[in-house]
Amino acid sequence: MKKLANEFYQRTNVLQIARELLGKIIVTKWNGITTSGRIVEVEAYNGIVDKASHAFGGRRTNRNEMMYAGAGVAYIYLCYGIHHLFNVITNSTDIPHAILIRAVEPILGFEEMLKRTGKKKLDNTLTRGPGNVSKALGIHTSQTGYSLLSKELFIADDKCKYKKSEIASSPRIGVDYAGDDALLPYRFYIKGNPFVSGKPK
DNA sequence: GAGTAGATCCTCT
DNA sequence: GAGGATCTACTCA
Repeated sequence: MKKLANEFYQRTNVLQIARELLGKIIVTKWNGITTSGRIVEVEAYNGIVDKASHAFGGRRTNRNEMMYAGAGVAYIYLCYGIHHLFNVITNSTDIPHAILIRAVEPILGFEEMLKRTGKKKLDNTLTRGPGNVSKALGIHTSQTGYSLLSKELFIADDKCKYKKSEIASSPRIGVDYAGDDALLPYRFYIKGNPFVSGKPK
């Protein structure tokens, strides 16, 4: 298993990076406790021209400052006052491309994830949906700006590759306010995977 | 099984 | 002061 290098994140095509993140493994090691999961669903946010992005029109605030920090950084943000959403920043400094991790398939640390989410048994709701992913992996807004090349938080490649025919795309979820951009097929997921949010098909 | 409303709090205007 | 890159539970059929 190999940690993804910064070159992976520095590329300019956020859609391609988003597709390639499918099947990769996200790992956290807080306080020596390891939890990890395979990424099965992502959404791309295409910088300042994307109405659904926090950085639309070049908006820059304290909250989204990390989106401009450059490739290979985590942007974590609180939504609806409850849910922590985990994003990967790509491209380069001052270009706020982001990829939202919407769902992972648990690999390591089931017990810890159950404890964090307050669930009693392992089922496919554990890491389904961005809010649950962050909860299960112990991701918190205080970790925004964290480097994805660090020891505690990184994304790894175990050579597992999904075939093109196993990857599907669709419009993004929960961005109806974004007008025409809400219809862009920037969401990518593994067909038939039980951890993918939305209706199974 | 499907559809709907409520939770809940930080951030920007 | 309003609204948001969501989830869950509860209703009704």
